[in-house]
Order: sequence, then structure tokens, then C-alpha cells
Amino acid sequence: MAKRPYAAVSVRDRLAIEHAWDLAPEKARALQSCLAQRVICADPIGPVEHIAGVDIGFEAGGDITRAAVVVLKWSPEGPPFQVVEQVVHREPTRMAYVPGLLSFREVPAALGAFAKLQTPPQLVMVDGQGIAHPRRLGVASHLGLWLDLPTIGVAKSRLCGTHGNVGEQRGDWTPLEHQGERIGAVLRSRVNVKPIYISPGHRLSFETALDWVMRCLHRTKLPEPTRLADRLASRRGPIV
DNA sequence: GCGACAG
DNA sequence: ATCTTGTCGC
Repeated sequence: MAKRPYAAVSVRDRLAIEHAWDLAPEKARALQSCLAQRVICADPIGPVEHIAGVDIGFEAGGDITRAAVVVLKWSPEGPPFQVVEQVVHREPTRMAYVPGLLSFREVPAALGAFAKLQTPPQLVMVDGQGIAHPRRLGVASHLGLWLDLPTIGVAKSRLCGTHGNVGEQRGDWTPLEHQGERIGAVLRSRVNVKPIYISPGHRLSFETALDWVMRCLHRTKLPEPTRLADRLASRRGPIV
């Protein structure tokens, strides 16, 4: 049988999906609740050879959405990792930012970038929340569902939920909860720096999500995958 | 009704 | 997210 080029979502699925992007806020929220039921928050995730980092930036005063994906080769020795591929995909911005509906603004462009990727990753880290979302469908979860890959949400600030104080040592963390449910962890990724919010996006557990983020931490606040994707999305690097 | 609110 | 200069620190 013919080998399908690497594109996590088939063309036909893309069409069906794209129809579901431009929705009125109420419809979008209803769809999130529906999709959240399909999110799997458990292991195993299988052997990891390549890890992708995803982030979105904007150009032309916000009219153009710029999706960046960086693929790193995982090494047991830890970071810094080798960059094996980087892709940037641009397309017209779909809609304005609405708290809680970020995925409808960013996932379409992210899928466009993944469609151009040659190296299939086994794990994806996304800049934003996973299930640490009012309806349990942050951008990392939404993207994970369509890519059908394990994803982790790595956010720089809180969207919802409450938590106690986080220890001061690198690696200290405390649970993030919302409406009586555990939705993620608040992690001190670096001393003297605001903690980051980690949550499973899809197809892995809380523990595994936290493990991989800690394994990818180098000397900065953000784990390597999202740190590099961040730079690429705002065109400050890698590109070399 | 009054805040809070990923990127 | 983006618009923006210098500045404090490793």
C-alpha cells in the first residue's frame, strides 16, 4: 500500500475540521465540551525519538498568523537537544483572541505547519494549556486530538484553577485544581522565576507530562521544545 | 453585577 | 500575542 506522506490529518479530515473552525463563540464552546470527552489523559506514550515544540506568532499587526514547529532529537543525556527540523507556516488570521477559545485561533495554522513536517514526532509540547481549561480543552488538547499524538500544555500563565504556593527550588511543583478536579501542575522550572503551568494535552498522564517537561528543561524557564518554537514563531531564531 | 481571562 | 529602550544580572 502507498505510504502516506507525513501529515497527521488526512486531506478529507482537514476539510471536515476546517468547517468547524469558524464558529460563533457559543458553538465553539459547545464543540469544546464535546471534544473534551475524546481526550485521553493516560499513558503509555511509547518510545520517544523526536519531540516537537509548537508556538504561534503574528505578523502584519495581527493579520497574519505564523505557526512554528521545531523538532528535536531526544537524547537520554538530556538537553541541549539537536534541532533536526523546523517549519514555519503562515496564513490569514481567522479570528480575534477570546479567552478560552484560543485553539480556534491557533490550531488551524499549527496543523498547516505539521502538514509540511517531514519528521514525525512521538511527543509534542505546545505553548498554552492542555486540559487546564474551563472545559478541559486547551490548545494542546485540541491539537493533540487532531494530530492523534501525545501532547503537553506548557503555559507561561494561568487560565483557570487554583493552587497553593510553589516551592522555591527548581523542580518544585504543586497541583493545579479546578472545580474539584486535578487539571495540571504549577512548576518552578527555574529559581527566582515565575512558575509555569503544565497539563496533559492528550494521550499521556499528569506524571508523564511533568516528567518530560523536566527532562527537557535546560537553563531557561521554558523546556527546549517550546522555547525554540517560541523563538522561531517570533522570528528570533533558530534558522541555522 | 463585578472581576478574571492561555496567546 | 504585539507595540517598544534601556537596564540589571549571570
